[in-house]
Amino acid sequence: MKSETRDKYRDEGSADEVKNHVSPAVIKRLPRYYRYLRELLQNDILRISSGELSKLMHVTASQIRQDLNCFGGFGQQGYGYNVKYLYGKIGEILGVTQNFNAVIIGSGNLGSALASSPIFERRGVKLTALFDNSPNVIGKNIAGYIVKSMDELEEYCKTNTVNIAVLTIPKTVVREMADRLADIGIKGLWNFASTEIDLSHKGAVVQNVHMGDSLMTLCYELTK
Amino acid sequence: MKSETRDKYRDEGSADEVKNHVSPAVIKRLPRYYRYLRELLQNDILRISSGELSKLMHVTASQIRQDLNCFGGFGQQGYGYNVKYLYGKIGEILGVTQNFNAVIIGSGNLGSALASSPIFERRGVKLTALFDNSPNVIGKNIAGYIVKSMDELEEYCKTNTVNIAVLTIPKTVVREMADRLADIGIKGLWNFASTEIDLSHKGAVVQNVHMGDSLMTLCYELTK
DNA sequence: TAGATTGTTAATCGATTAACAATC
DNA sequence: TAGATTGTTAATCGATTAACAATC
Repeated sequence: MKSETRDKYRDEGSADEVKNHVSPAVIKRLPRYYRYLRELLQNDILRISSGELSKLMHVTASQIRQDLNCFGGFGQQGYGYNVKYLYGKIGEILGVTQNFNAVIIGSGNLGSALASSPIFERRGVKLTALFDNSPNVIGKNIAGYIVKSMDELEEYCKTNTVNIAVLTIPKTVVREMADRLADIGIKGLWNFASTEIDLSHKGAVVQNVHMGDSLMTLCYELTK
Repeated sequence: MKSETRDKYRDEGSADEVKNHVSPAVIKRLPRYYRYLRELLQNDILRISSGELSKLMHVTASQIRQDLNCFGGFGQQGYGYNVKYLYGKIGEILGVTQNFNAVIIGSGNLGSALASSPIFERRGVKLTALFDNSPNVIGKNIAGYIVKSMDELEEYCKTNTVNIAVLTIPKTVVREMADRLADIGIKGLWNFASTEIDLSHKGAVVQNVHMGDSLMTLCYELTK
């Protein structure tokens, strides 16, 4: 019964209560909310209603309220949502406050681009090292990091906490490297090669980026 | 009635008949099929059943058959699917045979990475030019292309067909550039800046890549 | 208090899966 | 012909939207 449940929440300060299981569809949308909320903050907008946000993001207000409620009552009737608070909460849910450490495996153009960008910092991830196996690249300074040899990988990971490995290496070597990294004990892989990796049997999670799929979708839309 | 419909298809050689409207969920999966089929071809596997493919891709056989049937009968009862034929057909649907031309706007690390990769060629897209507005970069040779000045953009697009512009420029200037490109008449934008672009009012389609969202999803999964 | 807007239920819509007849 | 596997329907499941009572 509804009121029963609400009362239970209220009893203990509410707002932090989270549904046992949040659907993947909702999770997938959280980073987008996070982006829009940051933009609002940057424009000094401190308060927003689901209706206003829905116009901005081109989704229904109903969906926004439904989504945010999976994690407890972030809003306030008659007022809307506090942007700063909501931004912080979504960040928490997404792990921004976890202070994860990342290393880049493969310091070519793509690896360099990522190392030079604010993409990690903005999400609470700390980039700590770059690796490569080409003698032309090892020792080079990229975005303030001295590129290490892949031979140092195991030792580095033993003496430093590494939560995430970013794979910007050719697809021909990506599976082998993924296994090596999982064996070292790295639990998160961010893979930019077009070959899909699955390491669930080794207890690691992987995000495959697949830029090519995005290009093909664009071509499909152009064809129509 | 079912048999009526089939008979109509059969009358005219079948296989090319396409449902009036194919759901976005199906379209989104096509590039993934395309990748797996290419891999199969490279391993000289010329024939596959929905059951075998389902094991490979970790989806249900039912979904595969359902998806492929949106575009007509690609398979054969008792046999399965001809990999080469299917690969070609999906490529057609996705516009690989359209010979689209692309230019890269912003020749930094990310632009260079894309220019050096087989990502365009593999999908039937021809990269024809790179642009930048930094004097340090203009005139440089990147992956065989001499980087042009952004000042030449309008003239270049007048004398050359450009279907797709790849935006690898900072987010601060991406909206302005997107408008400029749409005004030139470019109909497809592939945007790597974390700012979303919408150009539907100017009749252009956009794919926003959002690598950061992928990183956040990874962090979320690591948190659990 | 009156107005606004959330939280939450119920209804709708769409997507996935199961099952099997058609057919190669 | 017998076996295999698709094409396709119907059933299930999940996600989105609409509506409104609760409440700030």
